[in-house]
Amino acid sequence: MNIGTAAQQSGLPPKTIRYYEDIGLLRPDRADNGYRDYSTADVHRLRFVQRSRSLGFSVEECRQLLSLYGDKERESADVKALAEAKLAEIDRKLAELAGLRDMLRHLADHCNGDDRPDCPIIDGLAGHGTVQ
Amino acid sequence: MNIGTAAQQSGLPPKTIRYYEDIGLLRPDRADNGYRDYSTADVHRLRFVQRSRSLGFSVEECRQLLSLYGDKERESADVKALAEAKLAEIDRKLAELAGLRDMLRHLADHCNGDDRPDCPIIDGLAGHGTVQ
DNA sequence: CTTGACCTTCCAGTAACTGGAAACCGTAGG
DNA sequence: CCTACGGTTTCCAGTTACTGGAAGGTCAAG
Repeated sequence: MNIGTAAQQSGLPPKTIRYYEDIGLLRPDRADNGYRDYSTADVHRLRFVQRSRSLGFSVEECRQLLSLYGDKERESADVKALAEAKLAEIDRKLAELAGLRDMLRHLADHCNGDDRPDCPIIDGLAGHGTVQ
Repeated sequence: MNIGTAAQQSGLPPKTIRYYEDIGLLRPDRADNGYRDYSTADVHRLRFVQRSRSLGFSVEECRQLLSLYGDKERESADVKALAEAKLAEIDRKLAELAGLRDMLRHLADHCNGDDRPDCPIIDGLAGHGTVQ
């Protein structure tokens, strides 16, 4: 399929898809006329990258994770370790996102002009302590 | 407190905190010696931005969301509408993140060299159809 | 009173796009 | 067959969001 179709199906603009090819994230076929020709597997990869990027993973992380996704050396120990590490990071992100949702929900529902910026409930939701 | 302390407590590097001031996301006090002086409320904002950024929200989205967080006009209808819209987006992100986790879990656990790149289970987890 | 860790500004570089120009491809209408 | 137009190509420049490094000021400890 052409880049426009791949763009629609992956949720990424054509420009971005070409950019991902430039940096070697993806190697689509070329048709005789020079047009890029994407397989459904390519679209799955693109969609995967779109998701991961929108959730705060870097392109380099995506590149590593793509090696899990359709690579023969998928069973190697370090690739599995990478997956486990990313799973832990995803769980952290899930918790942070849930916290953000609770905080926003609270602000939208209950903080209509009454509470201070340092309202204790918001303080709790905002999270404390040292990070990283 | 100085920028180093604010950095530790927010999880952001000092460079990034200065950058956020450059683009007007934050207006810390200045001590007599010219050093930036951060309040705990400033740190809460920074931590909020750190979280939101790491979860895929843009700086502009953070700027808007910060207006919820400690602003007098918090009760205005459009600000509340913004919060609701962001809540919907967060729920979408939560679902995507959960999907990503399931997919990675599956790859790490069951796809050790046996399954095709277009393994039907992965296909299902990767998500299909048009986005945006 | 010097040393080292911190802070300041400024300027340059990087990552990840994004927009626009100029030209080629491909189909549908006249 | 010609033309229009929508999609595609490459290339180059601009933007967003940092990030690194230089040159110098501040401050508490020894």
